[in-house]
Amino acid sequence: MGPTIRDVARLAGVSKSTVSRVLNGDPNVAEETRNAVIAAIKEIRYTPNALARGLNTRKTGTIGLIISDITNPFHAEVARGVEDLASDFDSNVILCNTDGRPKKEAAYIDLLVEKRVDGIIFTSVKTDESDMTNLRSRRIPFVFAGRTLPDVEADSVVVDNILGGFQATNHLLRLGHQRIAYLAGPSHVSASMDRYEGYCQALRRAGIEPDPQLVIEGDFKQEGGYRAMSALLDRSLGITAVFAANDYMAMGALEAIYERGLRVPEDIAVVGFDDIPFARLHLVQLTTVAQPKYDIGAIAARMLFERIDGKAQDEPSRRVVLPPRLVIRRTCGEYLGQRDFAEPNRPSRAAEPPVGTT
Amino acid sequence: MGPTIRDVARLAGVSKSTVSRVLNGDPNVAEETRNAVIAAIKEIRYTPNALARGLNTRKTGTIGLIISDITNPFHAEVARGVEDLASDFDSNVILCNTDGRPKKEAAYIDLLVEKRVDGIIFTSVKTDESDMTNLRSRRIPFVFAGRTLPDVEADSVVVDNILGGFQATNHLLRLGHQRIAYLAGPSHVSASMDRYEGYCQALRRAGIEPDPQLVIEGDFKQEGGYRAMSALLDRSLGITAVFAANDYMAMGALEAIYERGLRVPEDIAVVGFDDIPFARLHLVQLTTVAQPKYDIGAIAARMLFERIDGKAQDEPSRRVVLPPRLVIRRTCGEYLGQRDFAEPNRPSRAAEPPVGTT
DNA sequence: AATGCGTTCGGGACCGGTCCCAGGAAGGAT
DNA sequence: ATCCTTCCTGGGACCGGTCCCGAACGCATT
Repeated sequence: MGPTIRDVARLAGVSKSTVSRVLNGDPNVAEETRNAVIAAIKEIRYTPNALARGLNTRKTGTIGLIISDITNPFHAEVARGVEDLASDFDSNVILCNTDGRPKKEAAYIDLLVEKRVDGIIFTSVKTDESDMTNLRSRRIPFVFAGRTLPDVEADSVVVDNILGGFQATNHLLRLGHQRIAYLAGPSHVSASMDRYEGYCQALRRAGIEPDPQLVIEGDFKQEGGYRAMSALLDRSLGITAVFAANDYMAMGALEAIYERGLRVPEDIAVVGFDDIPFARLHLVQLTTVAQPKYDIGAIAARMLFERIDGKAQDEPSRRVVLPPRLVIRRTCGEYLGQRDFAEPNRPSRAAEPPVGTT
Repeated sequence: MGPTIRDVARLAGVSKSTVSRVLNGDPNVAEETRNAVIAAIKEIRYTPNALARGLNTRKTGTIGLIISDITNPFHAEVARGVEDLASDFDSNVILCNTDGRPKKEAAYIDLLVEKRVDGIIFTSVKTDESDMTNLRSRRIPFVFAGRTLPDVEADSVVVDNILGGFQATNHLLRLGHQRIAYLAGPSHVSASMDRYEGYCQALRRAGIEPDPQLVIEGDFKQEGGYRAMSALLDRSLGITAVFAANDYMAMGALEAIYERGLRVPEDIAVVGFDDIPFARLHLVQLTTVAQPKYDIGAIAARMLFERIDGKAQDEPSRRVVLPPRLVIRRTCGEYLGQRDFAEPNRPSRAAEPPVGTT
């Protein structure tokens, strides 16, 4: 179909080896021949075939991104970080929406292996170690971004969810709240459990024993937050504040609160987690714990490329823990006192300094 | 590295041709040999190499998606539609964020050509025909989703922006508004101009001559909407309603309005365009013109695959125009009267019926 | 003059598949 | 018995590159 390297060679009066050399910037090519080749390339509008090249270099310049749903602003931001960094490394990213379905995820992994991607970034992880054996045996590197699988040995970059939960809860405590509810995510998601852990630590540090009645499970969605908050409100437990496991649930909670004619933050204070764009809205102004979403993606991609380029070939897996950041807006009332973001008690972990981004 | 088709052949005691046959579901293979081959494939965990296959079938099972920014919820939704449909066609999509930069876009096009993608979907289009010649000469099909280039002959799927602008403005008129401002997008974007056209038609139909003073250009972003609305308010032009070219600008407008202590919709009514997720929020409840975002992506992908599969090989380019839908929420006040969504006057276009989706 | 080294280049095997072509076996028709 | 089909299978060219190997040449060294 299109012109091949042979056509260029013929036109330039050289062998295809030589064309290949100038294509790959080999210095051992006479200036004159190089120019002839370049001229020929331009003349017939030659574009190298990445398939053929990838076939024997075993590098495709493509990575896979497995994500639950790109429509989710949190994931979109992570994806953006991944894509930007891939672009810096002259790579492309193949987008895979799994909706959290293990079957779809497994199918995508197979496809990506067929395409011989250089590596994979997992954002949504419902699969277990067994699905990774294929990647392992083919030495296709992969890293987890945002979430981790406890029993899978692999690079990962996550936010410090325990610390985040601690910050959110501590903020509420400082404002004088005592009865603080926790709107949890699904219990099998480590992020939600870690945030809960931070919540408990903050409470205990303030001399308050966590009350199981004040914890209710949701699904990380607005609807779930709405239902959970409504249920909590119905029981009249004397709640004055609520910490939602993510912003979507906080949104649902707000809705439930307003629906009952209660005011935020006067009657009930609300703090979320993630800092998705809507939280910033003038009309919402949600106080929340921000995750460095873009950086999560960018750092994950950077780690992946370090594996791909062989720099970190056989090093043990690394775990980058990024700090969350409490963003104080309106839903908790103004807090102007001294900030206290002391680290919660927990086993010290050797967190490498975050890899720089961009 | 990994096992190849030859390894399978050796183990199964057949030739690689035969293995290839069972791989591709050729019926002319004896049941017995087929089983032997399948067993061998399983035993050595063989995964076909899509690069090698693509090299001579000239099909990669990959399409490119060129988008300005996946972080934008409108684009994310379109992307989701594209990806879902690609998945149905056993294809992958390569995500390309261009931020609207022509250079980045051109670079991505080159990359996608090198990777020999089966086709490309353009969402953001800043480039002109010249950039498409490469695609044309290589017969790589492409379709535009959401936006079009007037002078480029290609398949496209867009929403009827004129009608949408008409609906939004007409809604405001029916509610009794006379001084209606238009917060435009960048003037080189056809979508914004078309919405303006619909705005003018609705006004004229109501016997009102559009007042240039009431039109102000923004950038499709919240910040731009805020500034534009502020400027408008400062001039005290007697505005009672505003139609923003998209929801982001409407958000900015709301902010400007609230900041001045004005009420929505009592003092000023607001209607947007797009219906991005935030518009639905209880706290916002933006009346807006909804675009079938997902369908735009899905239909575009379907059209692309029709070209790829050769079904629509050499047919003239098609243009699918999808209807917008006015979603009445709170920012204009309740409108309970009879709906009148008459088509505005404009050159009749032979709009094919939308291709069905999923 | 013989040797050695560096630069420049061409030849051709190879990456891992697809697919065309030919050939053998089996079975039916003549 | 011969011929023709049909079904199944193997051989090998080919897709479009990369990269190893070795040849040719110029020039300095001994």
